[in-house]
Amino acid sequence: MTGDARRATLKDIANSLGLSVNTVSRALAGKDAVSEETRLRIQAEAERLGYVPNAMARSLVMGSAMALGLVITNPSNPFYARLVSAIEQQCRRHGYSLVLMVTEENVENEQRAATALLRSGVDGAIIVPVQQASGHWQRLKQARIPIVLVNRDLPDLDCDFVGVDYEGSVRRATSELLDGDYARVILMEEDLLVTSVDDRVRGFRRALVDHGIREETIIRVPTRRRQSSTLPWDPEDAYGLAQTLAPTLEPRTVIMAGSDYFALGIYRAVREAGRTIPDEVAVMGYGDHPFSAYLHPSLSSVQLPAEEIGVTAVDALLRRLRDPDGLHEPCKIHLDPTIILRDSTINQDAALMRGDVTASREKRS
Amino acid sequence: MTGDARRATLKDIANSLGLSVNTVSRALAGKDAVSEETRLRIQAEAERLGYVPNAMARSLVMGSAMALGLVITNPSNPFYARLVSAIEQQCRRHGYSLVLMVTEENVENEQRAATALLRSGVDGAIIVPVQQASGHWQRLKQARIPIVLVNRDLPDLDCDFVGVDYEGSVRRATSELLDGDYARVILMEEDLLVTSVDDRVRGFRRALVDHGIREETIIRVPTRRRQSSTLPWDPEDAYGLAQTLAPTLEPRTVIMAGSDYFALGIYRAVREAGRTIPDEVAVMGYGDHPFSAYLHPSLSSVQLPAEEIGVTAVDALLRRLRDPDGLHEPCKIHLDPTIILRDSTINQDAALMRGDVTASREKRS
DNA sequence: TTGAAAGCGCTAACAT
DNA sequence: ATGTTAGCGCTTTCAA
Repeated sequence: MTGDARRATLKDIANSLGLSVNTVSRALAGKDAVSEETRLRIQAEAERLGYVPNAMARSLVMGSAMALGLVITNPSNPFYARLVSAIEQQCRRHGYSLVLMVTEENVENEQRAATALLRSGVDGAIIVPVQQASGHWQRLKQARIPIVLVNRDLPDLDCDFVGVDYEGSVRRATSELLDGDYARVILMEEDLLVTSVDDRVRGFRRALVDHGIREETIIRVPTRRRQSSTLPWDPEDAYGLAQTLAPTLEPRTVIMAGSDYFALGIYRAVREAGRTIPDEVAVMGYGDHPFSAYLHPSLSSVQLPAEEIGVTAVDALLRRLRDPDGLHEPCKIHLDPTIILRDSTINQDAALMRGDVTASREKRS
Repeated sequence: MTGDARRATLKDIANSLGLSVNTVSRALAGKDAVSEETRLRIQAEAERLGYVPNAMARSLVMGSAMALGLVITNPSNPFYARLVSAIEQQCRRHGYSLVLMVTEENVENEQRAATALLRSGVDGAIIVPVQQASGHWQRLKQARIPIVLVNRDLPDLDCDFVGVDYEGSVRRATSELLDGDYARVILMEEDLLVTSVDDRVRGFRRALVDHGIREETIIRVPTRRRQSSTLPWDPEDAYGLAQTLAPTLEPRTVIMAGSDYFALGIYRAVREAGRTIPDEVAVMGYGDHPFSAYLHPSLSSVQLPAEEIGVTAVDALLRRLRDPDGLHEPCKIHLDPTIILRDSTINQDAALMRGDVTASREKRS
């Protein structure tokens, strides 16, 4: 209550009541072997002194910090932002606190994060890895700190993984684009060497094969590592690249974008090239960011279950913590994204000619 | 190196080398009073055993966890996402780790966060408070844990604050809208009881007074506390409210939006009402989200220096930690946002009539 | 230059 | 039902 300098400890309560530290500890921990009367006195005194247990001391003796680490490349990416939120929420539900580390797509930062994680004594870690290098993560494994990878897998490091079916989702999304009339097919993707991007590119190619198409155009958008991570997801680069496509943005072009942000840049370039979406150019996004439904025309996109991924990752980690010797194989979980069809992929003529609807279309209330 | 179960400790190194724990500790801490030869032997052995210091044990004795707490309402809000990123980065630069807590605009979560912060032993906290209630934060103050409030101030709790000049920025932004021709002026704002929103509303009103306008329309957009925090910033509610305005969305309406997301909803409603932006309805956003420059028409908005706010907040906190007895007044820092004028506020006729340009217009490269 | 001892705040055996 | 002792891993006096 009073503005004391030092925090009250068990010893303070014990001294003040003429009891032993041990009794106080057990009373406040809700264990039996404490008379009801004593417990009440202790609780009252704890209250009076504004006692708050010291988690560090507790962790030290218990061997568990009741904390998880989250290593993420960039919280400004809306998908990761939702992931962070979901993960924090699920940690909270289970009484764990969350230590956040941001790598900014930088391997050195990631190495430092691994060391920091090790020192900090977190019970486990959820990681969106930067790239294939996994040496630093091995150290965590050796220290028996369970890891769950999210969104990007590391084949070298064999541990649990939670993500979505990148390949399948892009394959299906591309197929939606190819369902109409088209003359030219383009994929615009990140230039990162990570499994999620690889899988998406593979899905795109499989869709082309499915449709008997031989020509592919794949444009790589450089991920902006140069800048602070606080602003890297910007449509600008995609816009620039889309502009260079202007001459080829002839009618009946379809573009599969690896991110809704890319689609944003594409929208502008298409508009400035005097083409219209979706009649002349059809566009499919990826990620279904909150703004996408409100663009004009509204953007079709692949909706990722960010919350479910986060919750699943935490649960997988907690399972490992409960059963550390479960020598099971690492489990790889691929959730299923939903393709949201909106106006950017409707090809009126084609739809009329086909006279059908191939997937559920978002309702407007 | 080997897949040992237990982590190596100072004692392990000491035993293995026939030295005392103390000597090992000092050697690795880089203190003098250790012969160069011993130090090298110790370092080699530490390396060999894969020794990593235990931060919890260290914190316990040092009385500092070298960790800061960040309590935020919702990381999915792009502004807060950038803030989180900037704060984590600045913590990292100074060797602090970051414990993240999400309150989802919920006071009970916030109270729990305060307790968790207290137990966790963080050295200080950066907080975006949910509402005026500040009792739980008082406990942190009493425990001598410095607090820096960000974006929303708590007048009751007097401690450092970092934010922007909400009132002035909206006043200026509204003035930009009123610089052209107009018949009706609308403000669409969050319905939260927080200082930042209050200040913005005040700024709006002052702009009206500046221009001799007596009628004001202020529409409150409910913040979606009902849902998970992972998806609350959604243009939907703003869209719904903007739709109800449709009959009054006559030409020469200007709308000041409290968020770019609101503007997104407004865009759609205006479009569906058959009006055009900016000629018939001018719109100004707030926050300058990454998508805003790419909307059609591009959205004028108030750009908030999220990175600078984050860095400033961490620095303010570290200053308090360095000088705990600096009994100075709490410092209130209000950074200056930049108003970015784009196409949603150009009133061609008015501009021609005035024949001038009132603020720097974004360049297109 | 090195070691022994004490203690940070807590929990867990093992007494009593 | 309560107290005593020991120890988590580390740093910091104080001796040697």
